[in-house]
Amino acid sequence: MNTLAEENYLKSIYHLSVNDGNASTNQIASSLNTKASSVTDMLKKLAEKALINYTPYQGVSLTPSGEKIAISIIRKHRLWEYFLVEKLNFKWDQVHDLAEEMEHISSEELIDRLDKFMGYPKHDPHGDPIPDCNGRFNTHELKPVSAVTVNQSGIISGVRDHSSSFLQYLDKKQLTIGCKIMITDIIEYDHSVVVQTGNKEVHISREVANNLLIAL
Amino acid sequence: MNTLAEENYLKSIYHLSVNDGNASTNQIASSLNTKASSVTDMLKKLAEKALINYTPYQGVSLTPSGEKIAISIIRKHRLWEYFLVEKLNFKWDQVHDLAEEMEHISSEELIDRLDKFMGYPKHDPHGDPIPDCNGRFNTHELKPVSAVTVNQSGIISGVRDHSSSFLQYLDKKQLTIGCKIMITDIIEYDHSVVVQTGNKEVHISREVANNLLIAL
DNA sequence: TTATTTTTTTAGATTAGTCTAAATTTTTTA
DNA sequence: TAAAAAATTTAGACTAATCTAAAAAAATAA
Repeated sequence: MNTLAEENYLKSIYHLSVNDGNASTNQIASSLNTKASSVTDMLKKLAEKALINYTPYQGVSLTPSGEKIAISIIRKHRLWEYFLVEKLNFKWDQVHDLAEEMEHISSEELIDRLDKFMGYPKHDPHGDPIPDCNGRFNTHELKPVSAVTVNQSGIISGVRDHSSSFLQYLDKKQLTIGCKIMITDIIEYDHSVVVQTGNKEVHISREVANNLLIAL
Repeated sequence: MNTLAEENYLKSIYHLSVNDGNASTNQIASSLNTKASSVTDMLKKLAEKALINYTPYQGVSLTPSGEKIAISIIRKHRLWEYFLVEKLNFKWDQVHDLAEEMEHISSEELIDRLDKFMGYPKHDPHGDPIPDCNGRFNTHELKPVSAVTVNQSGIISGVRDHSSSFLQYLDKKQLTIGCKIMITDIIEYDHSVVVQTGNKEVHISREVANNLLIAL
């Protein structure tokens, strides 16, 4: 199997290349809190193992086998997060770091049984889709609140920022996964957004609107 | 915190010194499948951190802080074993290696919540006592079947050998934790033992009798 | 109680992953 | 398109954990 460091690199490359299909050395370094030179060393090693496509100076992408490993780690991460929240009553802002550790427990049988035990959940506590045991995602089209027009409504279904402080802020404003909201106004001056949730109106900044995802 | 290797050494030293209060370099090496020279290196490091008492050539014992760490790892190991058997329906002979990995998940809060989730179990699937969150064991007096006299009866409550092959053998003979048994005969020639379990008589070797523990 | 065997430690090397500093390549900008 | 800036790689070093082989200490046996 792969080392912990290798798994973290693969996961980071996966997340970074979801958008443009490619991750740069510096992006990886900053996402893993390490130095570019360390990244270069590891990229050579992963390329050697045929887990990434690497041409010096050109950034990297995952090969099918690299992607398979990355997705399996993401599956573990999200299932453990679900477990921690649903079974052990952690709050959604407390589980990320714990799951970072738990995602490296290697057994696939364990994770498949955990999946079954919890009734095959489709989304983790932050709304991120949980891939099934074949690595397939149930992708739903989500939009940031900042990209929605006035008078549209939808269900809060995900976040882009997973930091505790953001999640705690959402808790305080009662903007949590599953809430139905309606965009009632967009302030042109600073792109902040006014949303209706239940009986209240909440005013959120552009940044928050950008990191809050809804299903229309 | 401590590295994975350090934790494994502390756990090994704990188990080895339960009997004679002391563990030798070679004992540790063989229990961790490593070489004596590697052990010496690590012992110096652990002594440096004041987790063990180490005098060259004289073997080692845990300091109170070393013991605290060892017990916390054992607590995690046994609680995860319980989880795997009771919640994920693994068999008792399948969980040891998985728990070896899971015992290194660092969060104490996680393990305390897991403990609560499962209703504070007192024994793991092999009958070993689970220390509470303060590191206290519920020690029960157990005897190997080989040390019991004819006509005595008791409840199977533990095993000394945790190997899959031994546990599978016990399953086949229906000699599992919680079974009431009675020793009906001891064969002088080879010290094998005949036990009554339910409606059946089972004949077990001296070695099996040695590794099977009962509460009288 | 000396010689032999066993156990343990030391010395020196290796691997994985990381680092800093310097060199190189690519990108940007003027 | 040449110079400057940014990104990336290389070179060389470090740490943790391990190894083999040799040396030293302790235990055992003659």
